[in-house]
Amino acid sequence: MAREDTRRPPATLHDVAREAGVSLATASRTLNGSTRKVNDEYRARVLTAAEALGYVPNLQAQAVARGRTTTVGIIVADITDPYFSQIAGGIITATDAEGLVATIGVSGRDPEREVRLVSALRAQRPSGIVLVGSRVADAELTSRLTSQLRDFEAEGGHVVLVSQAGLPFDTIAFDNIEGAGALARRLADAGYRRAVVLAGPEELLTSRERTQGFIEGYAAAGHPSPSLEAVHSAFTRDGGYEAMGRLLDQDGERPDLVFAVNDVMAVGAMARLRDAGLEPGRDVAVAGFDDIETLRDVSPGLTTVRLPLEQGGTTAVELLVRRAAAPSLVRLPAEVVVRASTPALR
Amino acid sequence: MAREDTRRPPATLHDVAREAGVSLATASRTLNGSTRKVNDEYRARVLTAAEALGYVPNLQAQAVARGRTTTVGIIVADITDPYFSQIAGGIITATDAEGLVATIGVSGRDPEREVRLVSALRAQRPSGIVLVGSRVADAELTSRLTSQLRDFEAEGGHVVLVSQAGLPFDTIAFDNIEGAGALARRLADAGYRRAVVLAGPEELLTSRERTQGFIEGYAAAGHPSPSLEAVHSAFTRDGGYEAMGRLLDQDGERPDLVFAVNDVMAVGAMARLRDAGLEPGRDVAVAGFDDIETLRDVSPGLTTVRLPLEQGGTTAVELLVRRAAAPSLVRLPAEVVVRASTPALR
DNA sequence: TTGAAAGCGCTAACAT
DNA sequence: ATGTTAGCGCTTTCAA
Repeated sequence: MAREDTRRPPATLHDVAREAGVSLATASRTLNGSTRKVNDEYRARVLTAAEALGYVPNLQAQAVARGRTTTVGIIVADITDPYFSQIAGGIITATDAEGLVATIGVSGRDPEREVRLVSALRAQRPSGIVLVGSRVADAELTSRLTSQLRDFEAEGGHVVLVSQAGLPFDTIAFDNIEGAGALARRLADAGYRRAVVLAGPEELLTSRERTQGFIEGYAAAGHPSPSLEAVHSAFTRDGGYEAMGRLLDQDGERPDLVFAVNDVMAVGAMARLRDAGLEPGRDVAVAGFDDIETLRDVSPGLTTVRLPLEQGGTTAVELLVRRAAAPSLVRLPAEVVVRASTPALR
Repeated sequence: MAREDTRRPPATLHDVAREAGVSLATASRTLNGSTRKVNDEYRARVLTAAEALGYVPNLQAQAVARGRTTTVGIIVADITDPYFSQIAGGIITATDAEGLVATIGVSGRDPEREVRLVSALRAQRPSGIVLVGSRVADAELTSRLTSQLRDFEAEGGHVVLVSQAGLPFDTIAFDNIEGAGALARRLADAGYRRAVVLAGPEELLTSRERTQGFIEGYAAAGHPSPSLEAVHSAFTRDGGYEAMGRLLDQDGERPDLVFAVNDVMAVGAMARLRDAGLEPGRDVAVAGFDDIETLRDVSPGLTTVRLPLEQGGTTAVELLVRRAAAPSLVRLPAEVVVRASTPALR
């Protein structure tokens, strides 16, 4: 009810203690102390005083005094990309269910920047860092990143990766290879024989896994495709659009199926097809990966591989809180979802 | 290059000073102090020592000592919703361009929870809080929120709202009324006469503004629509789907145009139309609002009103940093984008 | 149980 | 220009 018209610094524990007529220590103990050992009389007075003064504990000061924080740092490539926002959503929900505060940094898909962000986040002395996003196949970068993260863990921090297995940290990995493989088998069985992969960036491990899984799946279905090409581009909508364009410009037989390594790219590819006067799903089948929620209503419905994105986020926080002794690896399953963009050919 | 195999606490300024053979103050000054006034000789030694020890300043300690933080708190309703993720993207980009750290909380569209989040964020003593999302028409809630925010400002914090004007804080407001009005005029001119508004939640001010603007626009175009109904539902994809369903179940003449107060709802409505065997854009025209990037490739292309979402985020941070004396209001313009989902009828 | 006091890592007067 | 030192808000021994 009170209106503060004057600029007054926040109430401190000290203020509360004075107002309640107890010592600093007692105030601290009733307001935070784990094992309750404060006289009910005093306890009540402190609580009342805190309420009256609108006391809000200073987390920073607590952190300094305790030597540890309740902060979790998140690093994503692009919060605007639904893949990341869904994972981030899971992380944020889980963190504040745990009473932790989430801090977020965006790397803009720049691995250099990602390394710098880790260092910047470390300044916050978070209890943990969750790094979301595909690793790249670059030994030097990986080593710099790993070294930053190891330093952080040596200081008592905890690192969880949501990406590929392989680095010596707790990791949540989606079943990219298996998912893409299962998708390929389904589509091969549906009669598609001239498939092309819109493979994303060459160095990105996620791209590679999905591409590889798809090609292997085709082979496993008894249709090894010597002609199965992989066209590289950015991992974005524009990347899909542009790669599809290059594909259409090529001579030779038109593919009957285009597998984009993520949904956003698939949508870009569909747009490009339409710009060329072709109807996705009829003239060329299209499939994606991720099953992004926002894209579930595109028409024709996009065949894709569903990933439990949000669950990946919450699981990451679980690992963070659990702090297992040895780096653990959690694999999250992928599930093929066939929709109208890849009608059966027979 | 060094591998930390042993758990060793992070290097402190003290460690660096000792290693460099200088005083704490000198180390502090070279590593942080604004006006440089340190001997190059010493400076170099400190820098070397810091590098060697892998020193990362402790922001929390700095904050306590300085009495202010470099943290900005963000509160959004749902990071998974592209509307919010785009604004959040703008905020995060801008904050770390300013060397600030962004902390994020998600309210899940629950105004109660939003108030609690403000209080929780305050514990971090951020230099500012950015609250993203529509206000609701509920005096009691608004008053509790306002009171929390006023307390925060009384303590020296800075609040920026990205939503409706009206509260006594710096505000970024999108031109909802004008945008919806312009859209209505365009569509009235295109020949649509039986429009219905999928209006979202009744209490949400954003819904109200867009609905009101649309209705006024129709009237301004010389087609006051006594029959212009507003169907309420959730502000989500499912809300749009469900509201569209109710509309189809009604007796009477089918509308020739459905205006959903946001793109996500519009997509839901389109899905519902298709489930009913109707083709959006041909049997019933559909328009949305926001021009969400991820949805720009839906087919038929969704007519909508473009909002500079990301710019809203960056502008919010500008206001935060500038800290104008009086609460300022920045209006961001909306722009009608006509696409294939609302073909001209004549 | 309670309180006094010594830190936590860092900054910012204040001397030198 | 450099160093000493008293805090910042809080926690946590250690006595009482």
